[in-house]
Amino acid sequence: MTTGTMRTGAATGAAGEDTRSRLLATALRLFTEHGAEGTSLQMIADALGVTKAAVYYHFKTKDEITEAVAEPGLRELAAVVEEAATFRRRGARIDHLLTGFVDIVVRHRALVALFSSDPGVARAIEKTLHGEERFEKRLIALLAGPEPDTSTLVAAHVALAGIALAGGAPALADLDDESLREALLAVGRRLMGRPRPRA
Amino acid sequence: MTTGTMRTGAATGAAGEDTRSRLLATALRLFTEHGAEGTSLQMIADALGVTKAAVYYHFKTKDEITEAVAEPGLRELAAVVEEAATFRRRGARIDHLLTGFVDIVVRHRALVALFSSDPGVARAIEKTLHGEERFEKRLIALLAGPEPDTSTLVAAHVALAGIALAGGAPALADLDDESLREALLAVGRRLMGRPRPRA
DNA sequence: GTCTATAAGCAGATAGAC
DNA sequence: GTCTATCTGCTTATAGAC
Repeated sequence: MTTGTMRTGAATGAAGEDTRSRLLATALRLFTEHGAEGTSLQMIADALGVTKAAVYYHFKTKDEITEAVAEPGLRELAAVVEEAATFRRRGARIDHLLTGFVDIVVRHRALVALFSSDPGVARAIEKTLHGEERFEKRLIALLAGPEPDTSTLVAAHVALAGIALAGGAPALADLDDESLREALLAVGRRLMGRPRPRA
Repeated sequence: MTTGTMRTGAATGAAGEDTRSRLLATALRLFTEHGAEGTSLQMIADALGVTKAAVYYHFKTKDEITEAVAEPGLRELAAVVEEAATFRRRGARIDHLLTGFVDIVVRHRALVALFSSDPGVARAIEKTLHGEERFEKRLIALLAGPEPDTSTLVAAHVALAGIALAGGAPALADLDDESLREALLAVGRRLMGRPRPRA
């Protein structure tokens, strides 16, 4: 209430929220095209049709933009890892992990590939997750199990990196979500030695 | 001969060649740590213990450094693709492709992961390969075959990206070449539906 | 919420001494 | 082959008008 600067009545700045969302979507696209360090605030501002100063109204630093871009996928990933850790049987744990991971990859496409392979993004989100250990390590550990042999460990690495990058691959961008999800889950299960689900 | 500036007698500037090699090795390390765009000439110079101007004596531009870093792996990759394309039977083609690709990944470790995922490197080498089509496309095409179904296409993408990134993963850096090679080849074959070679 | 204007610093790159 | 010194342009970031 008070004497705010709202102009649309109910919501707290619909135009502002929209600009922020557009900004994050634009930043994600540019990050995947040029890398996080290869993307300047000027490029983001130009793509949005605003000035750099307008961008700074929404985010105090460039790192803050990088964190905000990564945050949704990161949170969902954390939730899947936590859930998977509660399963006692190794098979069920792998199944839950693969299903959840593939689902996140498919819904966010380029995002997971981005923070699997972009050092700039990795550095920015490390500050966000200062307390909590690296996700990748936990994912690998849950997927490969305790004291894994070499081939299982390597398979887990190939599965995670491969699924993340394939999900964001431009050549597969035309695939609809359901087809991509099924295919990625199938290769993940094959890699980790899980039986195929029946049709 | 003439009145050159050689000081070591036989070779054409041993110290210079050594600096050039050290420069490329240092650049590769920094590129994988910070990304190509995230690595400045100042960082490279500092790591070498020389000034930026000394770096410019060896390479005219930063792009030239990027290309020179990628070149050895790129050439070997091109050779493997050409060889694989000569096989008539699809199984033999896949076998040759996987064996050759894994071998390059293992011997260069971080390199293949770098130009699989770094947009800065990808852009720089596109200028080098202006005539020849994108490697990745040809690799995928040879691996998945003509008119592949969705699951085969996705499997090929996961295999290439996964093998490249797993090969450069810090967590697997301690594995000796032979163990890594065997494990990567095994997962690649499993993904592409090839039978296991007998022990 | 977006603008203009500007500061301070670092980027890639070059000239010329040694 | 490496150095010092320098240039230009772009980077992140801030101050203050509208």
